[in-house]
Amino acid sequence: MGEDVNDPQAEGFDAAFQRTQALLQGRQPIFEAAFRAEGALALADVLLPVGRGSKRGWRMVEVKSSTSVKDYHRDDVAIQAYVAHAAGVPLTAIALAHIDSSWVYPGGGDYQGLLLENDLSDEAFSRADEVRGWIAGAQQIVARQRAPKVAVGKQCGDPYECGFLAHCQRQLPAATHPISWLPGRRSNALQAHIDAHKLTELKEVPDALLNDSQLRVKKATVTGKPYFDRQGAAQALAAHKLPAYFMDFETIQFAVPIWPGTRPYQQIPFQFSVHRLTRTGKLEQQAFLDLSGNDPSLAFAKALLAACGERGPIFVYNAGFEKARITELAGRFARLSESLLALNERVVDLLPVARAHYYHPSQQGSWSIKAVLPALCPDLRYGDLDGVQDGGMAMAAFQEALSPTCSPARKAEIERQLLAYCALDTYAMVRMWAVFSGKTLEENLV
DNA sequence: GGAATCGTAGTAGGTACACA
DNA sequence: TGTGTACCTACTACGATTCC
Repeated sequence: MGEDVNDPQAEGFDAAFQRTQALLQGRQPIFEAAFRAEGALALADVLLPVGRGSKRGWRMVEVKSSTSVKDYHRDDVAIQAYVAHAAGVPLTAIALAHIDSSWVYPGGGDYQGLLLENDLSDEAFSRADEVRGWIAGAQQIVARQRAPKVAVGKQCGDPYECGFLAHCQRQLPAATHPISWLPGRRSNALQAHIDAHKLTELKEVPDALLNDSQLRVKKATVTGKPYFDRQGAAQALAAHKLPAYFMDFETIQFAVPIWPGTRPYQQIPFQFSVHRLTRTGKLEQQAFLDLSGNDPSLAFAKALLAACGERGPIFVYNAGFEKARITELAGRFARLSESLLALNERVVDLLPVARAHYYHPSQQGSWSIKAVLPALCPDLRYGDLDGVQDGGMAMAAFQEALSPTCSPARKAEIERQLLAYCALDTYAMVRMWAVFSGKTLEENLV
């Protein structure tokens, strides 16, 4: 067993430094060790004792929840190594451990193989001068008591959002229709023009530099008039006859898998909603939600097959997501594989139809269903939902419901919120289908 | 005829955006 | 935090054209 310095932010940095110094006299692994030197501080995830006698030292391991080594991890490790060295810690090696997303949890609490270690000792130790420069630069800024003159840009949010971003953005004039609403990638020529002329407003961008969808966004935004190619949308959907199904999944993912046979960050479906629209215009809904805490995958797959029937298009929004989940379920459950893959053959994506044939200025450059729905069906609002209002909140609510500390009353509340959210997603697709198809849901649709 | 240039097509890699 | 798809760019290969 190792020694834990405790959460340094909770116990106070001074106490953490002192406890780290005391633990460094021993030979037990140390977690959350804290160092300071030359006006900088560092917190090491794990310190492991290595060597004997005069060769005694410590090996540092930084543990990251990502699935690969990122450049900013390398910078992080270089800083940790520098501060630890400067603080007098005899560091012999430093490694970065990250999650292996191809590893499958065998169960029984056996997590051997979850983490992959990369030795970055040579690289980290060779960057001492660079790190010294970073620290000196930061200290100069603090000493001057004046913010550096750096334009707001990509570096402000990548890899993490800067704590001063809101402050810096307040200094900029607010655009009425910002260029950031342009969808997709900007060509080099477009970006060069924007930079050269310091453009902020969409209306200032020359049409000739925009692709089709960017041009559509600009025109709708500047004129305030929605774009709707009714004929094109109806044509795109005409081939898909009723009865039709409208399907949406909610999934959960764990960096550290809890169910045997699953991988880190694997999207595991725990809930679906399916609306069925018959030829006579009758609308029915079926739902599945498993809050038992057991792996919901098999029950989910069986219930989905029962809900989707044998024939008829299955409309989804952004089909890649649901189809990938179905393919994964087919891979896990051989007996259901053929039936599940047959569902994928019936899937029809509404996202490309929306992208190609509809745009409302309120979408602000996005065709996410959360952006399209308020424009297309103003009476349907995700904001009116109680609690869960998007996929991320659904995931968090599901995790809360699985927690042993979640009360039965709270679990029931979460269940109600999840069912309402997922049902709205599929009902939204029904309404979207009706608008694009030029149908009214009250009519006999035969 | 050979070299240089241009346009097109295919491919690989990176990025943005959709979903959770 | 992940994955999948679409789009853009850069690169390469190839054929057609132009020039010497």
